[in-house]
Amino acid sequence: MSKPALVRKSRRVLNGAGLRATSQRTQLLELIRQGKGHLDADELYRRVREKQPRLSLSTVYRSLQIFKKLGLVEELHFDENHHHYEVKPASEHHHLVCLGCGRVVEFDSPLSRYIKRNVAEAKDFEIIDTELRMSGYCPKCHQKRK
Amino acid sequence: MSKPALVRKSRRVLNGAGLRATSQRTQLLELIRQGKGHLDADELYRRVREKQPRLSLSTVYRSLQIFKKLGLVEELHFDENHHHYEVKPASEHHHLVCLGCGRVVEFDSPLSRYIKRNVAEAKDFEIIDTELRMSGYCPKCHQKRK
DNA sequence: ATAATAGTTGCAAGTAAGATGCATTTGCGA
DNA sequence: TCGCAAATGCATCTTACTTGCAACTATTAT
Repeated sequence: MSKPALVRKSRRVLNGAGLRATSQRTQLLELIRQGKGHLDADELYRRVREKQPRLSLSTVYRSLQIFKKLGLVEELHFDENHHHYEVKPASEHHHLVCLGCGRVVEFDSPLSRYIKRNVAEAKDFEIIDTELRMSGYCPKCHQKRK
Repeated sequence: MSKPALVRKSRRVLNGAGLRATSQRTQLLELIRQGKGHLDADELYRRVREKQPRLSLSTVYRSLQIFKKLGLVEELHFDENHHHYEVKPASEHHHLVCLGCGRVVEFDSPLSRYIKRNVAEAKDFEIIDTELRMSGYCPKCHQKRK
């Protein structure tokens, strides 16, 4: 999605929910979209502040909660004690994290959709969200460990 | 695994790593094993304290780190900002969490092993750990939401 | 069995991520 | 362009977890 299209879309979604499309929210959303690296709250804070120095961290946290609730972004739980965010991807995908260098690789597997269907049926759950994370060592870090 | 076997095993693993099998560690491990409910640090603290009132929270956290590092327990990241723990299961399994009542159901799917193999091969990673979590609404909470 | 020693504990204090109350500001519908 | 509810920034608080250190204790060597 192009930048203005994304902005229009977020405005529409926010207004539709009785919320305002403020410059803070728009910039945050825009940054999460571009930010290939699965950003965390603090990173977002520092980056948006370059353009908007009065931004507060509370606004970042509050906005992320809202985005999450509206389904605009996804909250990722890597093996750390804070969260990372990405825009809700059109196609479901998962994450492979290197325990050595922290690099995150995205991957997709059609099998995950089968699992979802099977589990939903077997347990009679309405499944809203799936998070599949694998961790290990990338080729480079794998070498170093020897 | 029976209780004394578990105790023996943990003693062996701990001593093998040059660590001590203290009463605190033994009790914590025992509790994690029995605790069907995927306990968090605070819950463990409160429960072990019933038998050992001088136990401190730091010991709980320190022990959990150690257990995790030694591969005795698994750290689970549900959609919350603290962690849950379970003894490392012989058979790999995953978690289905109800967003309504918080109930956690375990499930297994042989497909997850295929995914692991595929991803390891495709990305040339050495995969150490897999965490698959789905969330949604259990039959009961599904009803209530209508 | 006992002592030496090195790992471990409890306590107190510290840190980091995130939440909240409130006065001020601002987007947006009328 | 006006009015007001929603949102922001700031300060403060809470929660989850970590760390330094003196006292304690499980292990090992004797």
